Amino acid sequence: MPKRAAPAKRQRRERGSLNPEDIIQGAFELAEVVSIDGLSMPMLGRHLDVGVTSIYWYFRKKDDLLNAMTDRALSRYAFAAPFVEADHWRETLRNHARTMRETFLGNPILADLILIRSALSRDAARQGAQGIERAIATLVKAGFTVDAAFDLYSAINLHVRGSVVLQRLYDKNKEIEAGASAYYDDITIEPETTPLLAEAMAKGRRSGAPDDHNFEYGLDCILDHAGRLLDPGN
Amino acid sequence: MPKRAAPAKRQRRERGSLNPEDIIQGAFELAEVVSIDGLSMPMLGRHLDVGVTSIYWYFRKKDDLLNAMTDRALSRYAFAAPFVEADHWRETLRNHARTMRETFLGNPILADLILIRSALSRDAARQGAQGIERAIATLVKAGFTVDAAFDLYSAINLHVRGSVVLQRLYDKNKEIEAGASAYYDDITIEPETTPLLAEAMAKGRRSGAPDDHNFEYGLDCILDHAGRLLDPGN
DNA sequence: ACCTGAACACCGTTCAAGT
DNA sequence: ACCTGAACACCGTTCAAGT
Repeated sequence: MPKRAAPAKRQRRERGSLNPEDIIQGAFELAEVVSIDGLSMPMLGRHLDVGVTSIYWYFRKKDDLLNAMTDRALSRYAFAAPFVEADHWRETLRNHARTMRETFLGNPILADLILIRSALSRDAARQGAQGIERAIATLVKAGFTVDAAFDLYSAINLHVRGSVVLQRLYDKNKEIEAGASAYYDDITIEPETTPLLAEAMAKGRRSGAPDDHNFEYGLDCILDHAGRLLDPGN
Repeated sequence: MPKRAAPAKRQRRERGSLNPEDIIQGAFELAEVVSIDGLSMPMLGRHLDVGVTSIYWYFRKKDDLLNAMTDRALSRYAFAAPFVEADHWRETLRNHARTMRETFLGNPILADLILIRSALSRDAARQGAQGIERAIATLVKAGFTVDAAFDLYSAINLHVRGSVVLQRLYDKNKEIEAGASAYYDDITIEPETTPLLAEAMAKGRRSGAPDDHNFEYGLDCILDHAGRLLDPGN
C-alpha cells in the first residue's frame, strides 16, 4: 500500500562530497531544463540529491549562486566569442557583432545571466574592459580617433545587447503564451485599417520583431556611419 | 497588553464596493511604490483593504491583472507619445524616438509592463499597428518606398526599445546593488591595463552604458542611413 | 568543518463556504 | 452575485542541531 511517496529519505551525504563547483555545475544542468527564471533552491537540492540547506553553506544567498554562475558563464563566453581581427575593420566589427549575437541567441542561459541579470564581478568587468580595449586599439589602428572608436564600439555593443535582450524577452513571453486565451495569438494585421503595414508584411517583413533582418539593418547603419567618418569622400 | 497586532480584522466589504477599475487603480498606486516586480496579490489586498481572494473574483490570475494594467498603461502611453508630424521627416522621426524614450524612462512601470513583460491584447496590438501605419504613411509621403519606410521605422522602434530596456535593467540591478559587497561597486578602469578606455572615459564617456549620448549616436546612424537612401547625392 | 530537517514568512491560487 | 478565511503547494532563508 504505497503511502503517497514518502519524502524519499535521502542517505546522509559524507563530509567532503559537496563542493561549490558541483553546485554550480548542477545549477547549469537544471537551468538548461527550467531556465534561469525557473531555477529554485529546493529544486536544485533535489537535483543534486542534497538537503536544500546544504547549498546555503557554500552560497549564503541564491544571489551569490547566480553571481557565481554568471562568472563562469562569462569566462566561457569570452572564450567562445573573442575579438578576431579580419582584413578590414568593417569585417572585424561585423563578425564580432554577429558572433556575439549568435552566442547569446544560442544560449539563453548566458543571455539571462549576463544581459538581463547582469551583475558582473569586478574580475569579470576587468576582463570585459580588456576586450573593449583591444577592439578600440584595432579601430584606432584603422584610423579612428580614440573617441570615435569608443563611440563606434559602444554603438555596436548596445545594438547587439539591445537586439538580443528584446528577442529573449519576446521568446520568454511566447513560451508563457501557451495558456493565454485572447493574448498574443498572433498580431492581427488587417489590410483595411493598415494597408501599408499589410503590404510590407506580405513580403516577409516582421513588424517590430527583433529578427535577423532588423539586426543587420541596424548594424549597417552603424558601420556606414563609421565608414563615412573615416572616409568622407565615399 | 498588545497581542502582536492581531490580524487587523477588516470589516466585511459591502456587495458592490469592489470593481475591476479600482483594483487596477490600486495596483498602479502600489506598483508606484514597490515596482511591478514587487507587486504581490496579498499586498494589493491589504492596500485595497480587501481580502486577497476577493481580487480573484475579478482577475482569475495575477497575469490577468497585469494584462489589464498593460492595456491601461498602453492607452495612456499612446496618448502621451503620439506620432507628431514636424516640417521634415527627419525631425518627425527624431522627435518621435526621443519622446517615446523619455516617456518610458520617466515611467518605469510603463517600461516594465509594455517593454519587458510585453503581453499585448489584440486590441492594443491593433492600436499599435495603426500608429505604425501613420508613421509609415508619413515616410512614404516624404519619398520612401513602403519597404524602406517599414525598415526605417522598425529600426528606430527597435533602437528605442533596446535602449530603454537595457537602461531599465541596468537601473533595476543597481537598486539591488545596495547590499552587494564585492559586486559592481563601480567599474574599475585601470589606465595601466586599459589606457585607451581610460582616455575616452576621462572625457565623460560611459563605457557600455545605455545613456543619452549613445542613444543619440545610434539614432543619428539610422537617420543618416535613411537620408542617403532618399538623397544619394548628400 | 560540513551536512541536515524543522520552521518561518512569504507567494499564487483553490475551495467551500458565508451574505 | 459578490466577498471571505482556511488551506495548499511552493519559495528563500534561518536556526539549532547532528556527525
